Amino acid sequence: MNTTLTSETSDTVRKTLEYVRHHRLAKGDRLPSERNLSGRFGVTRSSVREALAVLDSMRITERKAKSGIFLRNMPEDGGLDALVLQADLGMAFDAQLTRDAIEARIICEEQAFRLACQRRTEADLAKLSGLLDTYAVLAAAGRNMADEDVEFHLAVAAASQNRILVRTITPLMLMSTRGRRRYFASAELRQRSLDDHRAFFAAIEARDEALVVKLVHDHVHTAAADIQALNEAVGQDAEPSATPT
Amino acid sequence: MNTTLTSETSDTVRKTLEYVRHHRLAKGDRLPSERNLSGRFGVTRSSVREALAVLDSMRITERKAKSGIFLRNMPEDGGLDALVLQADLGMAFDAQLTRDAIEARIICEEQAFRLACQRRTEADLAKLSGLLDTYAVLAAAGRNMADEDVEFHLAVAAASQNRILVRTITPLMLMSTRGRRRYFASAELRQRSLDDHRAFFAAIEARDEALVVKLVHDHVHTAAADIQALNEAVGQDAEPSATPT
DNA sequence: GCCTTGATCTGGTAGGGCCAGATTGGTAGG
DNA sequence: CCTACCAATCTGGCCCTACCAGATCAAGGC
Repeated sequence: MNTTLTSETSDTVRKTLEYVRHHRLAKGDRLPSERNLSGRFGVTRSSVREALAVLDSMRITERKAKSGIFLRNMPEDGGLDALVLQADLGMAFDAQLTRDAIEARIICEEQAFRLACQRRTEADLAKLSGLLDTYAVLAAAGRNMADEDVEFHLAVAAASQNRILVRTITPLMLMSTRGRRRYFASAELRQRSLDDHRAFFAAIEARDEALVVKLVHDHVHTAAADIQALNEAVGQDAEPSATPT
Repeated sequence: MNTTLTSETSDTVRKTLEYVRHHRLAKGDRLPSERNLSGRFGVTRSSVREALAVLDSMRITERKAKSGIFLRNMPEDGGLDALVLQADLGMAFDAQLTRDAIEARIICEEQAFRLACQRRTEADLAKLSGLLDTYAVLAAAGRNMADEDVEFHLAVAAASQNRILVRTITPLMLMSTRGRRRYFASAELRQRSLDDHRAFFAAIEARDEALVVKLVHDHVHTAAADIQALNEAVGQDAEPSATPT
């Protein structure tokens, strides 16, 4: 969903992060040498170096010349893209970081949705309406609507006509993709989500800013709580202490 | 200030983006082949590939296997990191994107500063106070406080105790680094900025949420206007139509 | 003018090699 | 026993060549 690198490079990025997770490496820990990783993953050193260049640019790793590859303190140093990547790989965040993400998302989406009320065009409404239709179909069919959920929220953000806001909200949404996937396994939650989105659409169409702000607040909070409950029920698919750094 | 890649790779990233800017490439345009860039920049194809891996991960370029390297539609596809990188290189954004950035920054900082009022610790206040001191010294000495400005804002964001919010605001601040540099060349603006920051500190210390929200709003708006005026006066150091995509 | 076809170009990947600084383990000296 | 020093080794930074197979494109045949 995310990076569109060559399969090899992105594979190596994944493998490297999986290595980090599996070996429970923490901030400042040293990774195996490039040559070692190369042999370990069955790829050339060139490929490893490309992957490391990406991880470096995301401030996940730091390569000290002639010394080694070290892990950074990701939640602090890394950008949100790094957190999205980690979330994709099933690395768990500590509880506080999860709460922070929810809070940040509410802040950004409240305002984006509010601006969408003011600025939405007919084309925006049509787009949202279309998404809502497929959303309903998928919900009825018992299909997973995680991607469509993200798409809907980003479409609303786009209706705010603020491209920066869209790019700000995107990682905040993608950080919770994994949890969202589990979420939609429940028929009850699928229905609730559909209802919520219909309410969003109605409020935006009616330009009811106060309502939409309240809806965002409630929706994100309850959805987050539901996901949290699911995580605890399933027992978290990621190692608890795998949270990097 | 940003990426901490090996000098070679980050150089090649810069050179590549400079090539894009210089040749006024737009979305969908094709870049020279890896071998060509390699010769052009005087580095190995390996180095070019590392740089391209980074650019790919930022969704600035897209490498189509056995076909070529193409430019993406950055403001849409790329993350905020990509925009920061472009801003660093002096690529101009279109006016709307600039307005969007200001709006997004106000949204995030208003809430971050508000939360800072609620949650700031004594340590946070001490940190801010210290920054304010050096800020005053620099202002008096006529030095450029662009970096310290960013640091102050991020320290306030950190006082919100929300690490995600910090990471969200960071690129929004860094996007305007270049303009900020010019801004602090004026003694009058240095003084105004110092006054603003002192007001921020006082409001946060007093936990005056309403005031701090107002201050953020005014500060960002007027500062942005001043920077805008400077840009127009200087005639923009970036080619007007260099805005990529 | 259209289609086929073959030379050419392109990115993807492998693998080897050299450099110079960082590391480290062992050794000599106190 | 501890310290100081030194050389073998390891590591990241770069460079270079080679091969593959699909994409591209121009020349040639219809």
